Amino acid sequence: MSAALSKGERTRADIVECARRLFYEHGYDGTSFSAIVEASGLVRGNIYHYFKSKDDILKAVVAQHLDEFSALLARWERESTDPKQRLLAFIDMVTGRRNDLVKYGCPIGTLNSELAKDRRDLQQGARALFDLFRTWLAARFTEMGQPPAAADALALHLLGRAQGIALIAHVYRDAKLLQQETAVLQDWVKQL
Amino acid sequence: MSAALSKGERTRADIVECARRLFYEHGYDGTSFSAIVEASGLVRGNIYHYFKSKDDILKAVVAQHLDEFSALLARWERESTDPKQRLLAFIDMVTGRRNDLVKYGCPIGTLNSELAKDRRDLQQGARALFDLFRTWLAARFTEMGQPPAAADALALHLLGRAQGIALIAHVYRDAKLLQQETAVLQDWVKQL
DNA sequence: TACAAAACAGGATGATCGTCCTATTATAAC
DNA sequence: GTTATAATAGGACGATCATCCTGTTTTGTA
Repeated sequence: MSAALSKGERTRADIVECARRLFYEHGYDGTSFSAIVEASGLVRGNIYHYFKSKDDILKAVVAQHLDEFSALLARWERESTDPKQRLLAFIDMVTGRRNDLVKYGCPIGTLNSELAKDRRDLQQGARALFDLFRTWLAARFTEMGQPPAAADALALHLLGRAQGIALIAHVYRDAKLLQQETAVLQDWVKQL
Repeated sequence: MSAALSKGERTRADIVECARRLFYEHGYDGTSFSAIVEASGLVRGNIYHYFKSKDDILKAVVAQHLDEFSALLARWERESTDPKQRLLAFIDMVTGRRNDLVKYGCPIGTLNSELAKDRRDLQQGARALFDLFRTWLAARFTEMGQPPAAADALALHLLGRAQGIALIAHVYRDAKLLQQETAVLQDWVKQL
């Protein structure tokens, strides 16, 4: 087991977790610093002891997302050696998270979409979340015998399909639509 | 020719056009009332003479979008009677607007995505833009002999694919990716 | 030319934003 | 127990936000 967290480290993690949830549910701009203060139960000064700005909190949130999704990808690689099964595990994540996806959209897609308009500095960091999946998916297509360029194209295709599904389901707040479209995507993977 | 606009009607249209551009480029929340004031060259009081709130301006912007896209759909119906050709006209719109799509994302998708998180009241109105395309696309699939439910599913599928492509291209700011993926989508339509 | 309505003008207002500041208290090493 | 550092505390600050308010000017019509 890894070393226990000190009190400060725990507080820091609490702040990041609160912010992660708020940013996801209300967006980055839609979450005020005061909202983080209230949700965390801490006081303004204390939060600024751990982070020098709200932007800085977002960077920590993105880093946490990267950690968690990396762990997820590693798990999918452990659970199966068949590239197709691994791709299906990716789609299973979408269906498994359907309730949150319908309510708040894709955490990666909506974050990048928001930041891409006016916060390109922050979006550059958030794009790493896309790159993580893009690279991993491409590796699966490579396992299936695709040359590098085609593997990357297929990875982006699958990523785009998933994003489109999440967006439509979010806009219409409809889990049935999400199920319906992920089924189509599963068929696409199976017949590759 | 339609009746000329009165001075007031022209001013009102100017405000809507300024706001439309700003909302698209910077998002709704990212556009301050002051920004609309400066871009339009008018003064605060005058804008409030035409619209009772910023939300009200957005509603007018959505209405203008509805008008323009309706006209576009009508044009595609005039330009071809073949349902496949009409669907391809839809995809051609995506490639034709690639520069703006890469810079600012899809005007319909990014607007709905932003509003869906915390402004569901406004998003309900903006969703009409999705419905417009959804209905029109479904009518094309109906023309191709699909029963109503399947036609609607195919329409949403195509809409979702287009949204996914726009999102990926926007996040990566890459027009090449957009071209590459629209080509795949064109092939899908052609082999229907 | 008189007059009512529309259009234009721009400062005032209170709320909220992210950030900063100086204290006070808790912790840990010596 | 002394001391330095980390953690907690919370009000102050200036900027910006959307909206409101009371005027003045222009326009259209009789």
